[in-house]
Amino acid sequence: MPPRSDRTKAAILRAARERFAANGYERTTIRAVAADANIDPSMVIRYFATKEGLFDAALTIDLRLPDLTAVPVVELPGTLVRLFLERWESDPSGDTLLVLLRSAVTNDRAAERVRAIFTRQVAPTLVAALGPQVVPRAALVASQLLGLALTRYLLRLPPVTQMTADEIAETLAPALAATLGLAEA
Amino acid sequence: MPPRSDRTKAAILRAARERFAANGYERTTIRAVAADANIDPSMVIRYFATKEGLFDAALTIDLRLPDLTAVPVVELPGTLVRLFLERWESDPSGDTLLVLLRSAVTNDRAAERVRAIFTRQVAPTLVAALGPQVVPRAALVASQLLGLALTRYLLRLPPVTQMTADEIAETLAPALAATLGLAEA
DNA sequence: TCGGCATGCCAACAGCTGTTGGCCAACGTC
DNA sequence: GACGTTGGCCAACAGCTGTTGGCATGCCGA
Repeated sequence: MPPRSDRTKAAILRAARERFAANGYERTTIRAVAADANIDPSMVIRYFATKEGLFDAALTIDLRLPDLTAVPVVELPGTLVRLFLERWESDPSGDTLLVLLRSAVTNDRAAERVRAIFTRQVAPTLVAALGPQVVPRAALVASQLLGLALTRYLLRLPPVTQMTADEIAETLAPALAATLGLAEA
Repeated sequence: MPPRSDRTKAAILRAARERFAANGYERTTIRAVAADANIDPSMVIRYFATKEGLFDAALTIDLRLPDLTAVPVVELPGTLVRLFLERWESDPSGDTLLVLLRSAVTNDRAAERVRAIFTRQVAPTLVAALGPQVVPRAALVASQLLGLALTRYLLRLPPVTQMTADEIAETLAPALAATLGLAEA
């Protein structure tokens, strides 16, 4: 049977993710997380040893990218954008992606996580679909998609926030196709 | 004649920009800035009233975008990328852009600055060159370029950092053309 | 030459931070 | 039913933070 403390740990993690997502690493205080989880600050330390430990535990991410080899190459760019926006807008694991991006800009530990996600999840998926020479172009695709997340969810740049996911996908798909070097049909 | 304090103020601003760029807003302490500038922490408060005041003063930005109406439309996307990378890699006013982007992710005041730079500097320049209907597409261009800065200078994603500015410009130019809806020649 | 103002430093404040150790109650096992 | 173990809280610590007020020193105008 699972230890009784699991519920508390989960509550702490949930609160931590929310706080980290809303305020970033530095402005998130253990006291605030503890208050959100209705427990004592010392419990956070007991379970996660340190603030950095809590942070590490809070941003375990698996993009669960599907196999893209079945997707026709022409439809690939559009699929990528839609997949990306979907992960961000209906995230099952809370605001984990938001946490990660927000923190990665000031915290090198988080930045390393982002790099790892690219090399271990994004790049392999694209390589499987398009071949190994695509890696540099895949990195630029990642940069374009991260830029989208940046302007839409973090900076909230009005024209970008006002567009629907579909409008964005339609406009951006040809751009990603160009970046990947896919000739038009 | 300029007051004697101008040198001190300038030293404070220089130190502040470096610190803000390296560590972001929260992790930058007035004491550290003062130490870098070889003066007392209280002087910073005297001249800039508050930490936020110092921050505001530290990120006054003018992109000085040239008039792009003279540039042939085919060359416009490449010109944009090159201009952007040049601003970042040989910035006359220090690491101001780095400060801004790094802080804008966690600090809403800084984010507002970024939005203002888009609406008051970037958007008008592109509207002048391509017409008013281009605004939403221009925002997506901005998002792609900011994504480039994000991955190259902040997250330091290896494939992106390893490419030369020219390689990036060549690969990304068709993508921007597609985003802007410019038909190929 | 003298007075006032600008420039600078020192010392201290109040508040918040992450973290620690000790204490109490509830639980499961023998 | 006693007992060790687990889950939890309380109080306090040491350190750092932004900010303030007072005091010295130099400069400049009269």
